[in-house]
Amino acid sequence: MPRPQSVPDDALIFRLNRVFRAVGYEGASLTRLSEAAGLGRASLYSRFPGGKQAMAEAVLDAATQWLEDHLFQNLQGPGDPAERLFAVERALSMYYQSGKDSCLIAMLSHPYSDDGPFSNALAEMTRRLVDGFAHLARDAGLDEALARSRAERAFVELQGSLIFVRASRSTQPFRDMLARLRPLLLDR
Amino acid sequence: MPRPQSVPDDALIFRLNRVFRAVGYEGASLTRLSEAAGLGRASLYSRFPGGKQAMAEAVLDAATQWLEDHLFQNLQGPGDPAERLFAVERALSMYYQSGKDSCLIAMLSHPYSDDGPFSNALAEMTRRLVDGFAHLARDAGLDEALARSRAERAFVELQGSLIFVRASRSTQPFRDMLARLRPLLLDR
DNA sequence: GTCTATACCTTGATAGAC
DNA sequence: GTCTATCAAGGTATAGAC
Repeated sequence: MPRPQSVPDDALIFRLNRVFRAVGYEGASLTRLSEAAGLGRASLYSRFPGGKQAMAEAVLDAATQWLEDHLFQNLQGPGDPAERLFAVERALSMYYQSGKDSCLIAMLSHPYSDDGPFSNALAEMTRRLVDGFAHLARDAGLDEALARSRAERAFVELQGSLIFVRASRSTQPFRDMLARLRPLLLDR
Repeated sequence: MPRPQSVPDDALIFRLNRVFRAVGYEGASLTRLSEAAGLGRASLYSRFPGGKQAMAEAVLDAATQWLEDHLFQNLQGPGDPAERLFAVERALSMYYQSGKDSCLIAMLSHPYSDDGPFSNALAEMTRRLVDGFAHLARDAGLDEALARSRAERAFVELQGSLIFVRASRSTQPFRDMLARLRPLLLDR
């Protein structure tokens, strides 16, 4: 019987996730990751032979799965769009801790026309998020073009409000953004 | 007669500015800064005895001054609000290189409730930007509360569109944002 | 699977020649 | 003012005991 993991995979990835979202890829030193994980640096390499990049990839995969389970489910229905949006608002509020936690997309993205190891995964996450918003807007009765435009604005407002929260050190902008989401995605 | 600077102060700060905006504070290694500056690492310390932090502060000061000269001038008038907004759009488009360049506020800001050496400067920059937008909106005839709300949305849209550009590797979101600025800040 | 210890490289920063 | 050379500290990553 092999020795059991002192920190289960999902808990481990969740703890690493917090570090990457807080300080980004370059700011996430192995020491920081190790301390947050409650594991020695070497133990992290045992769990992730691919090193720091593999940790970030695992975190990205888990985040994608989380979005799948908690967000896309509601964005894509079935059910009443207004009620689904309510669930979406709760999921966003939980995922971003009312705006206190940053977004992986923003923290791991690279400069324009200089793609890093996560560019594809981040572009894909972004696309799916926007598609999800558009799906909800269409279900609320908006035509294709308008739904798409509103969905992109929803994504922009989400990301922008998170920057605003960090810069102003108040979570009010995030709550304001949430309040704007409803008319944005449901009203014609 | 002392030896002249091989790179003038303003050119130097501009080159450092590009690095900080592209990769953030942690990503901006002395080697990268040195290469971008066209100066040896040691030479940078001769110009900035305070080291990397002093370089970032100088970059922030210069950016504040640039906003003062090119943006706030137009946001705060005098003149026709619609024409002033036109100049603002051009200034934003130039400063952010149509969205290809990131914002110092986003790249240097720290996690919520964890303030770094630039928190105050960034919060101040943010406040002035929002105040500037609000000033323009008021001049366009919006009442105080509405102007403030629209100004905050303008800031959010600006920041969010820059994230969207990075994540999607297209500058379209930035152009869309610029197009939305006019009704946002001028229309009742 | 986790740890201690360590190798090796890059980092930010300094000293001194020119 | 700029450079080469160098330093201590921190970075990522690995080896090997338990």
